[in-house]
Amino acid sequence: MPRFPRRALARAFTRLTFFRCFFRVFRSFSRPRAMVLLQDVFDDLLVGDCITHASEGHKQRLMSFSVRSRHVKMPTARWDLNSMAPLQLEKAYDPKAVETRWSREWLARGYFHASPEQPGQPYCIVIPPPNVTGSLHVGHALNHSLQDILIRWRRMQGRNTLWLPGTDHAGIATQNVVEKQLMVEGLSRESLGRERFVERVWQWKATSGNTIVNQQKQLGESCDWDRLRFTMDEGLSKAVLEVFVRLYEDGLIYRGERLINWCPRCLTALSDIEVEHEDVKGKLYHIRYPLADDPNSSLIVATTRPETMLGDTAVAVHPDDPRYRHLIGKKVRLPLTTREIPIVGDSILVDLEFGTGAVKITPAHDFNDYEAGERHKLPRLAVLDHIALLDAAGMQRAAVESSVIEMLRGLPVSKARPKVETLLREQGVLEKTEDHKMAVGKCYRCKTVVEPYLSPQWFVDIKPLAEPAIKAVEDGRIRIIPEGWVNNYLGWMRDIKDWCISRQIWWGHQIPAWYCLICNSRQIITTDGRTTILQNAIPIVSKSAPTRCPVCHSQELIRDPDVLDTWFSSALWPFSTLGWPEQTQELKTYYPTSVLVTGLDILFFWVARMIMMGLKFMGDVPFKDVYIHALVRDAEGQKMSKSKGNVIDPLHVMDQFGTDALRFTLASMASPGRDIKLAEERIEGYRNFANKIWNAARFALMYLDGPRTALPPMQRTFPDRWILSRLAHTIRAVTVELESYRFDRAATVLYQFIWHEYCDWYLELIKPVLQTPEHPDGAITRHTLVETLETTMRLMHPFMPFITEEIWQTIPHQGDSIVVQKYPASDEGWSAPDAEQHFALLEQTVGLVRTGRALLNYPPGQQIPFHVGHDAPNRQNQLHELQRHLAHLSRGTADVSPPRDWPTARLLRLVTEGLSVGIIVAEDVDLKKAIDRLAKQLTETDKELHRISGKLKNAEFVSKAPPDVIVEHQERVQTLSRDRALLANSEQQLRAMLAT
RNA sequence: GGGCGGAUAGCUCAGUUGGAAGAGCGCUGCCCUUACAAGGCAGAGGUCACAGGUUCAAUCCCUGUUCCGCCUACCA
Repeated sequence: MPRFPRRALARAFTRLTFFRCFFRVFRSFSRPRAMVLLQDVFDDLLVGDCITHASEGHKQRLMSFSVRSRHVKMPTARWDLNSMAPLQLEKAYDPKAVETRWSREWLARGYFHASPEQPGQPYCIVIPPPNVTGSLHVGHALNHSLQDILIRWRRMQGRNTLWLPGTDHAGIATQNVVEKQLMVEGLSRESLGRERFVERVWQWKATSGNTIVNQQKQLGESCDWDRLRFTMDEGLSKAVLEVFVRLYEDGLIYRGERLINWCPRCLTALSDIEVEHEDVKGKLYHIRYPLADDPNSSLIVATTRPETMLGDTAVAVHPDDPRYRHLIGKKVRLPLTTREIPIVGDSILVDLEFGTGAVKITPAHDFNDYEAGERHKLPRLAVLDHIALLDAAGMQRAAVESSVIEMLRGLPVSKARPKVETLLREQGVLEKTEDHKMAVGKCYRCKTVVEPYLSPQWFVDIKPLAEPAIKAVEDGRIRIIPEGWVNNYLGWMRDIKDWCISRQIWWGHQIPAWYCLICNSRQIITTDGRTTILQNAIPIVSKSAPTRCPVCHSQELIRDPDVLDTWFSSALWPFSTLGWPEQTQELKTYYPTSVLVTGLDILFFWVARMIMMGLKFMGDVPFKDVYIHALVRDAEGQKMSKSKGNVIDPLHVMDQFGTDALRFTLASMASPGRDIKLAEERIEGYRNFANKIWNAARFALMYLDGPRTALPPMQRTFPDRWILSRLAHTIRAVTVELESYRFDRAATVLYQFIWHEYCDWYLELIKPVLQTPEHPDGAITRHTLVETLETTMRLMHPFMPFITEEIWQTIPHQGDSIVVQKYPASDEGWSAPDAEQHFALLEQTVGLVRTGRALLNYPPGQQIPFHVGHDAPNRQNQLHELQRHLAHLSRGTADVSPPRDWPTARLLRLVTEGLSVGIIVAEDVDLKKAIDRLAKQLTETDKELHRISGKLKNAEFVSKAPPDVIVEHQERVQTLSRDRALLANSEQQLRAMLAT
């Protein structure tokens, strides 16, 4: 390409771009500033091609500007025409600066600090404590946003509000994290020793523990941070001791050897609900057990875990099974061992229909077998050790053949199973294998396969605690919202099993039990450095360490090494955080708390246990409402997980779109009983909403100069009366929805009001008044503008705290901060049904004119003359009253007159529900669109007429339907028929025009 | 195996004491309109999963079916 044309082209393009750019900037600046810039610009242009002054980056920006500004979303920037660099954003809301400033300011002013002395009915929420070393994920963001909405709302309503924050110590999870760190350093918790290890965890807590708290503050959470609690704080630990000792003294805590869920990686017991079940493909092995007294006969058992057969201590058949009934009491020879085991009859364990009808019993490795073993007084032989490896000593005790022991010792289950399969096949006792679907339990923390493991543990006898907790929900002292979960809760509670509360880890509340080494010499065994305290050891349970044994007075005591399940301390959260066991003022004021907001996943882990403990130790429910919200999933409905890489980081989102946008998104999607599929586009949409609010406020500020006069609503202008009426309606709706925890509906109502009533219509309606200096209605309108905007900001504040504070501060207001203002209450004096009726007509008319304008391809800016008229005389009068607004909003000149008086030539008539609009058709207009539209409406009208008149012709309908429904149908037929006639007429005229 | 929930516009979801189907996003057309292009205006788009039943009338109530989630459970 020759050199010259290329440069000339570039120059021309640059100038074009430049002027566009300039035009925008000019508009956004004040006049004097713009004039200076104007001068600079022309200077630049005179000197030469402006692009020669720009860097490469600026050039690109300039080039893209002209293209993108039309089609592509981009931030609206102000441009400094001297440097060609973008200036600060101002036309658009910039959340970052605002959020940082206000979250700091609110804390500094102590607005969130609660005190029992404060007036007002108490309203208290305790936060579900997140893991102290964790970080904020989007589930927290949802959970906390909803709580903050409730708290800010109630605070503004004048309640004595306490939102109590805190974290829990997350025993297993936190210990795992620190152990991993140690591993990197080549250390282990054993090499460090208990004391130094625990110290290490505290250090880790000190460095990482503030992360989540700071993130919460960033979300704008209005917690009373002065009352931040941690489950291992001194006070809370005291509560744990108190509860443990009292439950023990009441006989509700016991120690015993049971089969428990054991994580062979975490090396600790887990409670039933800490085990996640997962379906896996497995095999069902059919194994032949020969009868001891008749080796030619045999019994075939089916199992999914053949390696555990080494620990079998019986075979069960159904006592009613004719196939095997006669064998009960006889013995079988257990393959691969030298043992013989009995055949027992058990109707609970055995299902006649399943497998072979004969079941092997391995009491040390299966929960059902354990119970069957109890029933038949069978020995328990464990063949797996604590890390789930085949245990040589155990196998010896189980009389496994020594060659087999040698082959299997020290192998994990996964490797031992095929070996056992081979051995059984070699011996000819493996009858067959078949594919089988089964569920395996996995550790909820590390996903390792959990083994049923026989060991001495501490348990809570849960039934006596569960009963009152069931009753509290049944009789409504606790409401669960949505109600659908009530049955879930009750079902689980009625079938609850004793709670294993001991964990074989070091991080947590160590169990306050000691053992006398003298009295328990036979019960305390140390092998390979592992001390085992057998189930018959007698504990001394005490809040403080005993100095000597109360029986033998020995001073040789050791403390139980186990710690308590983290949920044991979390269960006390609603009262331990308020000072219990001390009878503090806080406890008296704020207990029971008002509501607990949580996800379904911890209904049993936590909520149920809080209810039980609250009732037991406080004699009252811990909260009146339990609001259960949805789980947050990704846009495809997948559960978010780090491994899938589909995690939405709330902090990233907040950074990108603003905290208010995220909060509003989550609130608007919190529909009951449905999971939230979160997509970034939604958040972006609400970012736009925030910007809309911002600009509405900018608009108001532009026109607030001048006097403002307060008048009673009745004496204000039509737009004012209408918006006040709508605002009153919105206030009522938001309040009602919040009272029933319908955050989604409250959010929708607010969105609808602010965008589609306040911005789309009200601000447009009052523009002529505001933009006319010395307008007679100016002072009243300005007053209403401020009044409604200020009220709306308060109404909105719990949902979008930052932007509402920022705006509220800039508009006329009274008070220091919106945080502590009164929440709007619905004012009946604001309701104006007549104004709303007028508005409906206005909206319908303007809509019709705009449709006509679009049909005739008149550009939005072009002023057009049009006629409006209505069948009903009172409506016709209303149109007269609205004439000014009609003209303004339709951008034209409005002639209000009966349609029969309108010109018949060159007029597009649109009709709906008795309302007619006529628009002058210019000479060169393409009428096709308009005709199509009329034809379509005619078809639809005919269809509807046919349908309704059909109903009216139906004798049964007329005789049985309520009279008002019939009248309504008749009226509709009349209106539609009239519309139809006018439409047909209009279409004809247009077609005639087309023909000429 | 048991229980619960869901199926409504291209997508995400509201809604209905049973009596003319709604929003947001996306899409199409016009428009840089003195708050906002992160915008305005106007549109297109739905057999309310399927099959029966109750009713003058069903997207809504009842029954069954299919599909999808979740919870729960010891079928070895």
